Amino acid sequence: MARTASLSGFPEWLPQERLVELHVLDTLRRTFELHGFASIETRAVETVGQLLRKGEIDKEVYGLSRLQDDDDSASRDDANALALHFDLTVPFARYVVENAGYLAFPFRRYQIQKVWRGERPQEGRAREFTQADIDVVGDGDLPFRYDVELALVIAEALSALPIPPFRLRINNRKLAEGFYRGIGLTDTAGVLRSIDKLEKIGPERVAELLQEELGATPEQAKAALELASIRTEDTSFVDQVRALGVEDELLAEGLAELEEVIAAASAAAPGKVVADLSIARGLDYYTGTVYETVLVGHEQLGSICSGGRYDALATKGSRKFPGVGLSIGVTRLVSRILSQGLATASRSVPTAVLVTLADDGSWPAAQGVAARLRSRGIAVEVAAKAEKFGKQIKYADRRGIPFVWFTHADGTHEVKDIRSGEQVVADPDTWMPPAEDLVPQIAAAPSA
RNA sequence: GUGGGUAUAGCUCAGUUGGCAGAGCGUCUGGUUGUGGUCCAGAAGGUCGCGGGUUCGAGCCCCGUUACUCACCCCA
Repeated sequence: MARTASLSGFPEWLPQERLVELHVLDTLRRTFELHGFASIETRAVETVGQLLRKGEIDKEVYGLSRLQDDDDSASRDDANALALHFDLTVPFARYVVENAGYLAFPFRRYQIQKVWRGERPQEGRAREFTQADIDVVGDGDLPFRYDVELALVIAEALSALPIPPFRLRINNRKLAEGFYRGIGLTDTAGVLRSIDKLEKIGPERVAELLQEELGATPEQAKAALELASIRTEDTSFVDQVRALGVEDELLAEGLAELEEVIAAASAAAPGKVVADLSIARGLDYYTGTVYETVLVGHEQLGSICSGGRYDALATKGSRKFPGVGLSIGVTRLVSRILSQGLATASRSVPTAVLVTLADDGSWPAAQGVAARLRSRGIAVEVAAKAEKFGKQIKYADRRGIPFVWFTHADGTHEVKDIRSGEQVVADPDTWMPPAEDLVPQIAAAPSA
């Protein structure tokens, strides 16, 4: 017996909810295109070898197999086995290498697609979800300025959405790695993983973790925490880091990079960007700038947009394609918008006008009226049966259709706004609904 | 993958010591002989997640199982 109930981690929206999601997708697409990003779509599957190339064996990747295959257990070891992509950055890197001869560099693209992760679902965490990525990839080198530009594009895109204020937190891998190396902590990934828990479990527990799991001395733990506690909206973090007295070449390089990003970004998007030296980022292909974004007041939800600089993800022989990009968690955002009622659609259907039937014989004439309205861009449906007008109006009311159209025996027309009850004479060739009723509107709730 | 909680109508949930399966909302019909929402009356809707056990008798107790959910892990 096939399962009919919803599957955990594979969200499906109702029409009214889908309209909110579509609004988010449309807004992102428009913003990305305004900044000259081209759209591409990559296939849903990659080879296992491609996906796990960076050694992320423990990633929860969904494999793909035919039910009829008899050798079903081959996938784990077979690098040519197929699997659903885990994010959009790795497939994009593969796409760039494969099509390098046809692309003009620096290549800027956006990509809005589903991705799959076999994790245990929770609020804001799905197994199938939509990401909206923008990336710029260069041939050989990529000017550092793009690290700034992408942060600004993302800030603009997020600002256009019906969501609470956000904070784009920026850090730099070189800075962190150099610092930890400078104080004698070599397991950078391990340190970052512990530091990443700072907000959740507090500095004392993190200090314990650093000492217990990574063998750090109390002094090293203290220094690591001091770095992680630095958080400024301007470039004053530079002096704070220097005051910690750690000398390292990589640290100096990362510090200079982050200073440049923050200086430019805080000038262009004041209050939305912050240097936050506790930001870690899990994915290990990032090599420089890293970004993470939280909704103010919804920090529990986790990051809703993150990314970074990756200098070595895509290579073709001796040719390198360094990139920088960010990914918006569309599904995570939409699920929060819906569960908190942050925005709602004004109706559940596109229909603006329902043309009623006075009798069943008038259906063809009603279709004619509908066609005249549609020719001017008005979404119209025609009643299927000549039920009592009360029922036909109720049909519109249940769906939020704002207008009901009547054609009288003498050939004249009237249109009724069912919210006000106001009914006026109308001409199918000239009448227009108010602009706000033409298509469903997404209204943001007043921020609490 | 690890640990906790939950599972009864479309939805939210009651269900007493183990004794006839319930409410509100929603849906449908009528009151209303062609203009909805309020109101009134009525109706439909159930394998009590699934399998087993105890018992004269199980929604309730016991065992197992699955799903959902929360936290961990990880991350958008």
